[in-house]
Amino acid sequence: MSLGRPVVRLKDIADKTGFSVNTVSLALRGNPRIPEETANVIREAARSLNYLPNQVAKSLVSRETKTIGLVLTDITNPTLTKVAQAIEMALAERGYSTLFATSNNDLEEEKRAIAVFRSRQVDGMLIYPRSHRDLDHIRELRRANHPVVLLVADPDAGVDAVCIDERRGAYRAVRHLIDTGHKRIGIIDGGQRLGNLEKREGYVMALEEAGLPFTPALVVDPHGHSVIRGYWAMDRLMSAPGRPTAVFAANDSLAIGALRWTQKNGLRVPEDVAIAGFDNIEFAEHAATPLTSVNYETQLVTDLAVSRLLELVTTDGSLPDPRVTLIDPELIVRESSYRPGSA
Amino acid sequence: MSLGRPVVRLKDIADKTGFSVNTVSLALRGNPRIPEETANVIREAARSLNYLPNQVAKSLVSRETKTIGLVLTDITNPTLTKVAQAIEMALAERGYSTLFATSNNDLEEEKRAIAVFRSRQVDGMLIYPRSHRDLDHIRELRRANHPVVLLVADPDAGVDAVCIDERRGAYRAVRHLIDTGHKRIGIIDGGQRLGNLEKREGYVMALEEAGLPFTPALVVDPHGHSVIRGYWAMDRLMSAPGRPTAVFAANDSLAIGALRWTQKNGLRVPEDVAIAGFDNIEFAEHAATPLTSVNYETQLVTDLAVSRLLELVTTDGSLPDPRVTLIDPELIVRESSYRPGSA
DNA sequence: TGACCTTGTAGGAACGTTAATACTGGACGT
DNA sequence: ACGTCCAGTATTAACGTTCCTACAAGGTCA
Repeated sequence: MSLGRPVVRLKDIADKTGFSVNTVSLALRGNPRIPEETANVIREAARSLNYLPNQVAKSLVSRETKTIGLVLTDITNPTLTKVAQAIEMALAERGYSTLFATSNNDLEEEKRAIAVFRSRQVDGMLIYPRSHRDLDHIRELRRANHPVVLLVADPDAGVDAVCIDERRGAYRAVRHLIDTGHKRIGIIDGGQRLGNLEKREGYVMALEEAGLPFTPALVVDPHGHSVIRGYWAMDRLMSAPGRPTAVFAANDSLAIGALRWTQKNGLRVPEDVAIAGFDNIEFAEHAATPLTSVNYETQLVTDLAVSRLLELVTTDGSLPDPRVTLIDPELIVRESSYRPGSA
Repeated sequence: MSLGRPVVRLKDIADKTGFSVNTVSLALRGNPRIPEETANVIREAARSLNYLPNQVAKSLVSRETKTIGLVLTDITNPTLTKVAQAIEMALAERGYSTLFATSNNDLEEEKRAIAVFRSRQVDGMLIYPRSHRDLDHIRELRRANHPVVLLVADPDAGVDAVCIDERRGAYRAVRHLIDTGHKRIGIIDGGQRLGNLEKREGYVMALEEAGLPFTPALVVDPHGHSVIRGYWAMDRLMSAPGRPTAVFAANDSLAIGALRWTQKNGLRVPEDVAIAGFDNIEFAEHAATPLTSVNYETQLVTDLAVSRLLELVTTDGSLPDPRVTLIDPELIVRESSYRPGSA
């Protein structure tokens, strides 16, 4: 296959100006050894030939690609999306490009994506692991001195990470429900399947602290994270005897699905059931009943993650000890859980 | 900066097995000239050394990077997000990686992103241009024989494109509103600023066809595409004298904002105002009043776009004449515009 | 027997860049 | 006048692959 498009190289500028390739290279990079006059001639020639440096060749010799690999589980999740965008911007600002791959929540695909990135010589990776509990391949990566920062993790992951403290966020939401008088609180959370149990732990923590019993029947796995799955899970929660009077959903899509269920079934929110979500997406505030939700600054997470990663990338020799940064989210209380003057 | 991580090259496998670099390269690529026995020895050595081919070096000689650049305007838009994900998957399936960049709806940033991609020797690009009307830089790209496929375009763009027919989609929505008896129909659309007037054209087309007058006061630019902007625009539409009885919003976020306005102001939907949106996002179906919306298969668009791009990428010599593929979307009618038995 | 293939392997150049080193010719000092 | 230094430029060797060609050893054939 021939590209058919003209490729302008340093050589072409050299031929045109009569200088050597090396002089051209130095001049274009603004090396002080090249006098201003010469540099101008060369820059002018470069411009007229429409020269663009070949990053691939540059990478081969410099051994850095100025590229970061971003592994996401599933970009349909609006939260991950915001994160991806923010990361791309933060990296672009610092002269890095973003390669991205989705693992579809599959461990093998995650490993494949990492291998592709390695083969492409990315300078570092940001990873949303499929699960907190399957990090061996990532720890191995780090052991081989590859800069990696996770965007979800436990404090003891053994790998650098910057992420929001989901346990604490869930705790705050459930604690709030308890504080507003609820005793039977349901949770819609698919953590079990994904090996991410943080939110469930926060839920249990809040219950225990308040001396409330943990009731397995109040825990429903929605088998997904979309609105319909939330609707379905809410139906299960509310159809069984001993209905909860409040429900915490692991994300806002699920919460909106739950909210929708109450609408269809003629229940008032928050009077009949209170609902709280997680992530505080745009639609949360503007839902039929504005949704109480756990909120955090995406940009804060991504900025810290990117800074840390670039810190690792620019480290000489061995990587420093891993550092996990957990960001404490806040709860935004809206009508779905508490209406001034009502219960 | 030294990477500090061991890099295994063909040379290392050669040293270990006693064969030459060339033989190792041929063996690993399964060349038939290398006998099975030799190949096994080499493969075994490669595995034990944990060899991963260096794509950068490979790209330098093969002059292809197996990388596609994707330029998005703004990944916050849930629609673009779905598109990005689908594209990444379609490309990964065919052995291509996706580099991505966001232009933030800024022409200069768009140009910068394209230059970065060129410098990185991407094999082709998929672009959401900031505007349909500013395509000169992209046409120039194509003239230089760079494979490009746009994801938004006019039929006469002069560049390959695969996209949904927004004009037709808008037409369908407005036509439906007219068919259900509405005579004063508002439109919330920020096309003016972005140079994307397709939806507005479809709106006008439907009015003209029905012999209805075009009223400038019924056209509002929301100055954004978020829920709040839709709320704001709806407020403007409904505050002026000569309120519309139906509103078409250029996307579902805006439509949900409009819907929210009706809720807050005690109007019934669709009895007092009918509302229709565009994109049929997940939240449309599950909104307080399920939202009528223009729908299309994201995957169809992306599959066609990716196929076309790879067709261009693998073309020898000059690119074929540009081809624009418009996909006709369908209208999903829900309660927000029509309730069986009501007006 | 020797010309000619075939099979397995090796050697060198190339891809476009940067880094390290080498060469020029003039200015300067003594 | 002669060595020294320096500014400006050129030469060469990398980086890790792949492609093209070379070549030795053995087999086939007349």
